Amino acid sequence: MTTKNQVVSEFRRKKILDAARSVFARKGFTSGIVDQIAKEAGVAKGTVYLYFRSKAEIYRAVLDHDLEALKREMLGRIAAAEGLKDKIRLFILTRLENSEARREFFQIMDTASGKLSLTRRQYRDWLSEPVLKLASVLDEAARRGEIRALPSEKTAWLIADMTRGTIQRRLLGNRADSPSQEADFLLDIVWTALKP
Amino acid sequence: MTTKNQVVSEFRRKKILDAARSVFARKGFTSGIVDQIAKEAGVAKGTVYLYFRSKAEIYRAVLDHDLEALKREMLGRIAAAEGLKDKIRLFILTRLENSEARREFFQIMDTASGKLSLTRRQYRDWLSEPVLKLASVLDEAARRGEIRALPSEKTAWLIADMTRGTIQRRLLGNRADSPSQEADFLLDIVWTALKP
Amino acid sequence: MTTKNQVVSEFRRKKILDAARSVFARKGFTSGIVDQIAKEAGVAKGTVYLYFRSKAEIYRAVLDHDLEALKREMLGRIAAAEGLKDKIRLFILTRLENSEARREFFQIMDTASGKLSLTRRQYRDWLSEPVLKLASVLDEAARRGEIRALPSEKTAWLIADMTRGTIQRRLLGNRADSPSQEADFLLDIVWTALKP
Amino acid sequence: MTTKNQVVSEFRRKKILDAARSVFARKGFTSGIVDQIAKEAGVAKGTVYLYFRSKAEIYRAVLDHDLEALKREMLGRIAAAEGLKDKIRLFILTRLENSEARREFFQIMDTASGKLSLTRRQYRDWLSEPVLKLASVLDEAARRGEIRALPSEKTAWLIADMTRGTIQRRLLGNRADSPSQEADFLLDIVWTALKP
DNA sequence: TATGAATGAGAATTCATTCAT
DNA sequence: AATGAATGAATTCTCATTCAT
Repeated sequence: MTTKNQVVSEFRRKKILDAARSVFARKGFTSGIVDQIAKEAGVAKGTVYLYFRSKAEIYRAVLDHDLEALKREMLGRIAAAEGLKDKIRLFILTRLENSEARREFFQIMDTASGKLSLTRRQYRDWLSEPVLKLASVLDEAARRGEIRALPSEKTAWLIADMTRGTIQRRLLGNRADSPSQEADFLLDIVWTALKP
Repeated sequence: MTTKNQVVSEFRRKKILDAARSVFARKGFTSGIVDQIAKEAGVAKGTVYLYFRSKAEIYRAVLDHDLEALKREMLGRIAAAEGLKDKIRLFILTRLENSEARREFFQIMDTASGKLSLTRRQYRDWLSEPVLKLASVLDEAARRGEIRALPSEKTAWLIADMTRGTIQRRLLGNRADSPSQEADFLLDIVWTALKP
Repeated sequence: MTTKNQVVSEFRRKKILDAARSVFARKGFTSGIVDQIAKEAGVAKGTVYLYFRSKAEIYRAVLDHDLEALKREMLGRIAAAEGLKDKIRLFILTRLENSEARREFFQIMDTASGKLSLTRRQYRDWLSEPVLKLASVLDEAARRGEIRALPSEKTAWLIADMTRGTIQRRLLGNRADSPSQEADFLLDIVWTALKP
Repeated sequence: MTTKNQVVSEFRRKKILDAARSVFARKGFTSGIVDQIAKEAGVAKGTVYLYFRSKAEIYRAVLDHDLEALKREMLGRIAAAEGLKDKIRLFILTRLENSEARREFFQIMDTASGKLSLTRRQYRDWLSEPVLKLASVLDEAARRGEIRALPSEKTAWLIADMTRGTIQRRLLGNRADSPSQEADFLLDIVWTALKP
């Protein structure tokens, strides 16, 4: 019973989050939105407040959930990859592919609100785990002489920056190449820059 | 007389814009802002509407003005610089320095609302002129064999991306190095990646 | 349940309309009125906007409702009356009595704003059905030789004009006679004018 | 000198009143109008306040001026006319003709504001002098046995009511007949009603 | 006297959140 | 738990009036 209720509850929570992601992607964190989220989730407005304390909490929950998923995936794929070059490639490619599959979420990232100025920082914070992981990979490689010595954290962030810029250009319509081609191009640049 | 009035008028307009930039940077585009702008500009609310038709128009005016100024400066410094390497360096450095001096403006760019979602695109549009200029410089250099052949526009955007990321990290507090040092680091990466 | 809610809803709507009628009558369409309506209806300002989309819509709803009611009553009583003389008398008397019972509504008619200048025309439009009905009654009577031949529509409007003028004078305080006496006086004038 | 100034002053005052009449006729006493009046009068907004203490005062001045003129004309023509029938005819005709020539003014009367609820009453007050004059004419005629005995004031008001209604219908577009024809029709009705 | 820029008290409307059912 | 009607603080914008020049 409790279990069944929990299932229903979890199901409804997910429905609200999905609706919220879609609405936030379209409208940003602006006003007149809770109504919309409720409608798209197929529940009453009051119900939304049974699952989340406030609009801001919904917003955070969307980001948390999606960033968490993205992070997990990136870390997993980097760990699985063999060799530095491939790890970098997957760091880049995972986000690029993700941005295709979850365009809505990336659009949210791109219209981050001022009221919740956590966001940009939050984003960095969440991203920082994979980036730091990448940095440590770079460090090791440098120690092995596989690449030249560079401030690894800075370098890792720059790779993240280029990836993000590329994603944004793609969201704005610039989608001539496939994610994989884009990743290869980025990798070429990065790899050349890192070579000893 | 007319001249004097014009001076006063221009002065007040600037005051409002300055206040607006500051307030937008702090609060984003949402919430009770017009009141605040008026107060910080030291004029009555009605006066604001004497100079701008709406809140959105103020916002646009701030962006237009600042982006225009930045663009002009970048183009000027790139043109003045001698040699490819220096041109790239100034492309990067101009933005970095600007982001220090006009931190508020860059914070606006970073808190752009969804309602005026022109912003992100607008931003790209404005930036695209300097970026394309940089791309053409790269093209020429490649033709001269000074650097290797690469899709110049993409490459130029990547340089812009890294610059932006660096700026954002600095805005979030990461300011261990000076703008000039940051620029040198970026230039090192870029230059290594471009060498024939 | 639904039924009960509907009842409550209808009740509240009526309360708002009643308050609105009263406020409009006192203040016209201009100035801080929504606040007032909400207060007098005993609901919050937001609630008013739950039932009506805008101030203008409230205004229209009041007029529509009251004009419709008045029209229905006039047509009913005219139809029920036996003989031309009595029909005319009731055409006049219904409005006179109504203007006593619903003084507020008639005051609205009298303070109609320029912004909603539909009003005067609207008023005519609504009134025109009973007037035209009266005109057709006059036509028949003329055909039967009961009264002399006259442009019936014009004549009917004149009867309406005198009634309106009388009502207005009464609203301004001239209430020496009873509605019934006023109607009799008007009827005397009209009837004398119509006799063959 | 003083004289010249007075002339200029009077001239400007008239210009403002003319502009005001035109604007009020179009928009009623609603808001956003002082600017308009100033512009149409060809003076600065501040100047308007040199000649009139407030918007309401302008409004009253327009009405006063025009009603005064109308009254004078009516009284003059009634006095000049020979015989009761002609006096009544001119009472009616003067207003009808006036409403053609000064349509703007009559349109103002028709969009009377609620804020200045003086208006309707004011209108009655001003009109009352000619109406009372007409009433006294009716009284004399009744004493002479020329018409039957009736409450003369009431009767005179009814004549005014019918005239007003006719004017309004004409303002709303119903202008099949000439003012003179309309007056004749009204006179026919009235005269028949009054005959001994 | 004339100007028109400046003022600021309102006005209508929206929407996140609460709460009775 | 779920609903959705009710709330009212907050927000943008208007415009009659004032005042320095």
